[in-house]
Amino acid sequence: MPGRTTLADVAAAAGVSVSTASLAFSGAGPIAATTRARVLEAAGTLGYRGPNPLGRQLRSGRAGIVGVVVGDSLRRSFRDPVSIQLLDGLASSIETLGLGLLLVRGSDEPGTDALNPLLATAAMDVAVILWGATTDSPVLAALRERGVPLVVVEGRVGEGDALIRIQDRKGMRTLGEHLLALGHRRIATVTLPFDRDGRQGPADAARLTHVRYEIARRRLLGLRDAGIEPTVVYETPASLVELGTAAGRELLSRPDRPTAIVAQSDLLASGVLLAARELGLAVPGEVSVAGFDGLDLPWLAPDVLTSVHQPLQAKGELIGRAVGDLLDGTKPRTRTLDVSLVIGTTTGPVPV
Amino acid sequence: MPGRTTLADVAAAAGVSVSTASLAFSGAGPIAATTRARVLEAAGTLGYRGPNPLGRQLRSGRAGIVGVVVGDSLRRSFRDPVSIQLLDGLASSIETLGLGLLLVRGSDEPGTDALNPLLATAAMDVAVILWGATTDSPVLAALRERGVPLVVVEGRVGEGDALIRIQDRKGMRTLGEHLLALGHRRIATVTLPFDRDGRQGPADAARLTHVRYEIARRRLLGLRDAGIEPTVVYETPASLVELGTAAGRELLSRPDRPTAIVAQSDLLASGVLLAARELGLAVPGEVSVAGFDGLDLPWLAPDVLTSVHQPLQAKGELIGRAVGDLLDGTKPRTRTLDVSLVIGTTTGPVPV
DNA sequence: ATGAAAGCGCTAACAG
DNA sequence: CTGTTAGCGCTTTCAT
Repeated sequence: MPGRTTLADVAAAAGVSVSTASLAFSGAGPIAATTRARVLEAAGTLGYRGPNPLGRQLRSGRAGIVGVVVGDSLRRSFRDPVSIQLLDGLASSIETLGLGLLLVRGSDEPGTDALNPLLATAAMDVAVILWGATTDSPVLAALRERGVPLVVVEGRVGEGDALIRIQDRKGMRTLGEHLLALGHRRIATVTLPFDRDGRQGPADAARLTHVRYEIARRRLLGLRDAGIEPTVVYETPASLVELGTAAGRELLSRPDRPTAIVAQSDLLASGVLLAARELGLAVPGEVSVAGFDGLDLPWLAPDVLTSVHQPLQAKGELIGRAVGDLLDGTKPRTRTLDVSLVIGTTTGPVPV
Repeated sequence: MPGRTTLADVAAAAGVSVSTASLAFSGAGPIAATTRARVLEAAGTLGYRGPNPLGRQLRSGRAGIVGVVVGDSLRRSFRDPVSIQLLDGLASSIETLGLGLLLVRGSDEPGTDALNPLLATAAMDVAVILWGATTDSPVLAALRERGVPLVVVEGRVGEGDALIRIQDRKGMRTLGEHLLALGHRRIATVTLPFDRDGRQGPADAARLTHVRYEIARRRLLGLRDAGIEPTVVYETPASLVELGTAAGRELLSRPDRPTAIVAQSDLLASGVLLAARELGLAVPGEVSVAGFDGLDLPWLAPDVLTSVHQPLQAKGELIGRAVGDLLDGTKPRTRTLDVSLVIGTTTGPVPV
């Protein structure tokens, strides 16, 4: 039965007290090299593999774990390269802090509102809500109830939560101005979800007043800031290429075809681009297409998407930093990352 | 300071003993409904959010956590839809067991051999090695050292470890026979990595004796079982579309062009298919292409890849089952899942 | 049905 | 530099 020997056994075997043995392992205190060696040797012969994390955790009051809450289905969450890159950066910064990353799905069963019981029971020192927390999110409520400090990414926060976000409003504005400068006036936009209800299609005025997800809301506002009133706001239920294609097909088959389409993500924009190709429309000759995120999408070759680039790696690291702050007791704050417009081959002057 | 009230406080407030209060929450024992209500009420007024998991964990000796070890970089691991789907199935079955999923990268820094320290220190009741454990893997060694029970997916195991795998050898054999029946004789194959050393290109005889990853080895053997001696064995360092394209370009530009190419994954096969299109070769008119995994790849339309389908969801669930067994003390065993050849539009009779 | 008592394995004061 | 002492918060016999 491995793992059954305890620090007490080792201490006894080495002929020292338990606390001394503890020091031999943690190094957090003065200890004679010889004693230390003796303890380590005793540990070796007894097959002791170092302090049991559970004991340490209870004693220190820390689990050494950061809960990362993603959507209901990992499959859906991680079909998006944006999530993956973010998680990658996050994992490395969490590990740097010596913490573990507990992956938690928000709801128990996809589609249901049943909360994942882990949110209420799993040990975690901090939680990161990775995507689209709305203020009234039950996930947030459950975690707040437990008093778990929160880092929210691209959402809305309460007092005491840390928020990480990018300047997407400004980025969208810059993109909008780019299109205006190219002479475009009939501009449509394909958006990320407004809400969790899975709606797809053009949004009417009523719907436009219910944009609960911050990302979609801010990116829409950015276009308005540039002075653009989209001819159509086409809402999608997720950032997926095929949904972009569906949107593109519909928008580009209309009589009042837009001369430019701005998508709120690169995957959606890619779909729009594919739809344009499918319909035999020249890009950017007949229609310009732009996205958001700045993904590397080699399969769009020879096209390179005009896109607002966000620093995903840096974002992941910043989240890690926020986690560290929360653990240190440093006052949580909002950190905003800059974005930059990178012009590719998919936007050009308005057709005459 | 939330979370500071303990069960003892609640018990005191309710005028019962700590043990009774414990029963009120766990329900694991006889307790009068009225007492229970009293305890719960006291908890409510005190703002007690239920038992602290850390205390429970120490007492029960269980962390309630399954460590899932993936490659060094999440970004790389999760660019593969196969990993994602597997992880999704796994997450849901782990949650069903009431356990948390601790995501652990194998090495600390990509490329380095430096082990992630979490492997040695993080609390976990079981570990799942998600991909390609070789017998001498330092990851395995570290976990075994700690006495953490192991579930290995598609690798080689030691005594006492559970192993989950699919019948890929048989699947490949079936695929090989399909191609032979179509008249193909000049068949090349594009493989998954043999080792962690990142090699790319045709493998010579010496290299072929050093296939350390089980997946590549077994899938190669499957072809041999069908009686196929590949004209070229092209090794790739990862399952990525672009690597398949590179392989395809090279294989299809040769004077002794194969009439069929079998890739060990669908992503690689997709790349090969794109390369064929790029070179203006008709598929399957001039070259047949087949893969492995059975992914849904709509962007290959109108083509549908001929592929050996593996039940990824079921695999995830089976891993969950194995985790449960290990925790129950049930003797670990090897579980093998069946696969099935699904013929698409990319394989056809050998050109005359 | 409830309570008292005994730790789970470790660490951190505090003495010595 | 080392040992003593006292818990971290909880669960679980075992009595009552």
